Amino acid sequence: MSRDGRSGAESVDPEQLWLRPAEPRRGRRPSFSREAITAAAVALADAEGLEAVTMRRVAADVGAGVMSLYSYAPDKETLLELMVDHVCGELTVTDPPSGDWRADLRAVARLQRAHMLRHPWLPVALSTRRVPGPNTLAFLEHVLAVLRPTGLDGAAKLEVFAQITAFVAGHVAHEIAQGAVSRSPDRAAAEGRYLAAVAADGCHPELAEALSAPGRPLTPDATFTRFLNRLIDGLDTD
Amino acid sequence: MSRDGRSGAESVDPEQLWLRPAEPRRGRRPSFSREAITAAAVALADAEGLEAVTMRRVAADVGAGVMSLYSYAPDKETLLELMVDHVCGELTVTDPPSGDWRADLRAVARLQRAHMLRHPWLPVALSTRRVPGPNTLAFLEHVLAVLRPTGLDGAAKLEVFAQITAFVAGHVAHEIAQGAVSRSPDRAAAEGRYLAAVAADGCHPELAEALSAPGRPLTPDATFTRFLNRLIDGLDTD
DNA sequence: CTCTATTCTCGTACTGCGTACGAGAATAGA
DNA sequence: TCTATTCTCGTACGCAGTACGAGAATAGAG
Repeated sequence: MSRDGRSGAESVDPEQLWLRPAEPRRGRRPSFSREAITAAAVALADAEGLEAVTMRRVAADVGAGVMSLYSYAPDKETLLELMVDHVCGELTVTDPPSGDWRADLRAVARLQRAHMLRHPWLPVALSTRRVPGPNTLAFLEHVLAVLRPTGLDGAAKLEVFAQITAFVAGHVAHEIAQGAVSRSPDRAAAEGRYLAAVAADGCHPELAEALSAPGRPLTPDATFTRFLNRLIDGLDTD
Repeated sequence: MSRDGRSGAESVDPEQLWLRPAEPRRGRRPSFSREAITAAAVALADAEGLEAVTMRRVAADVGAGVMSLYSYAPDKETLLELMVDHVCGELTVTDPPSGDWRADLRAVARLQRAHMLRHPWLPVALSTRRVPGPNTLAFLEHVLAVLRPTGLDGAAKLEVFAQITAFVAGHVAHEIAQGAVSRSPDRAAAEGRYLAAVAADGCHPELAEALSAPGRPLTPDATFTRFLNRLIDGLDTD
């Protein structure tokens, strides 16, 4: 266990984790499964947020003792990894790329956005580096196929994938937080009063003006589309 | 305490937190200061990562009892909020906008990137919604001034600020994670072997090709600039 | 059928976290 | 000097992740 300290990205050995078809034909038969445990953890995160996902809660939901989970995942960090890849299984795309790679890429990003809105914990879970599991790789495979007509080299394509994903995650995280604030009237009111007070102090003329002339309210959807188009339209200007 | 559960964004009342010049002229004189405590927490996060920032460690570093911290911040979440705004004090920009808002915006983003690389915990800390403190607001004020020539309305300018910040955070988070992996030879090797194994299974032709024809290696710096330009160059195409 | 090696289950227990509580110390005005 | 106020911090509680190891279940060997 090499605690380097500086970053929390103590990720898991991918070979140990993903390249195990399992073959132990001796000893006690497993009572649970990695699948079931992961699914329970995902359901919990969907329903009550990531911080509700504790080993005790997951074990209880699945009907196991706490320590039994450790037969299926070496630690909680790994369970998170499994959760991320598990939900990536929903990202299956059946139709092949159309040839219009811009349109395809837009569709990919929209798919990712819907996906992350359905699993609001995903942007947070993705904010630390993950090793791609099989489902993630299947999706990546599709995105690479979409990018084929661009003629970009391998590293560049991977980079585009990472950037698009990061962009969508960032946007959705913001979108969720914004929604959570405006859904709580007292919090929204408090924030409004605070910003109004700051704007009234005379030291923030630009902010004061921005708040007094807000313009038409922006829907998250429109904003997402707009920024996404900017990003994608610029993609072949190298 | 309204635990809504679904999101971890239980933020703090901004009026209570930021609009307090402090005036208690009675009672025991404080032995420490919010400043000092926040600075200690920041130093700790810089040196050993965010997960090293515990109330006990911060208290020890500052020479206080653990519970004394709670006279300066109501809880740890708030301390994080203070840390974020504290480091935003480094973002002071003295020169006024040049008038070339694209160039100014690029400079802003580069400043943010350097800032986040100096405080690698910042992207993570920013991934949950924060109420802007005074230093953050001062920087926002500058960015709004930069955006004045665009003629965008208030909401749109704020949106641009949020997007640029999210973009930089996403990029830097990726950059840091990537760097951490490649700085550890065994981990990089394990990941390489894993991906090679996946590429060799025949089910991932695109990935196989991308890995076999990587092209010239991309420096984070160049990639950042490229994507940033794409984002900014698209900004007036509404 | 029994023995043994193997694998999984899970109660107990340890460490470390955030923080509620409240007794005591320091200070300012009456 | 007294009292109200404010800050300090030792103790303690509940919950987190998980190390340990005893016991239960299973598969092949004899």
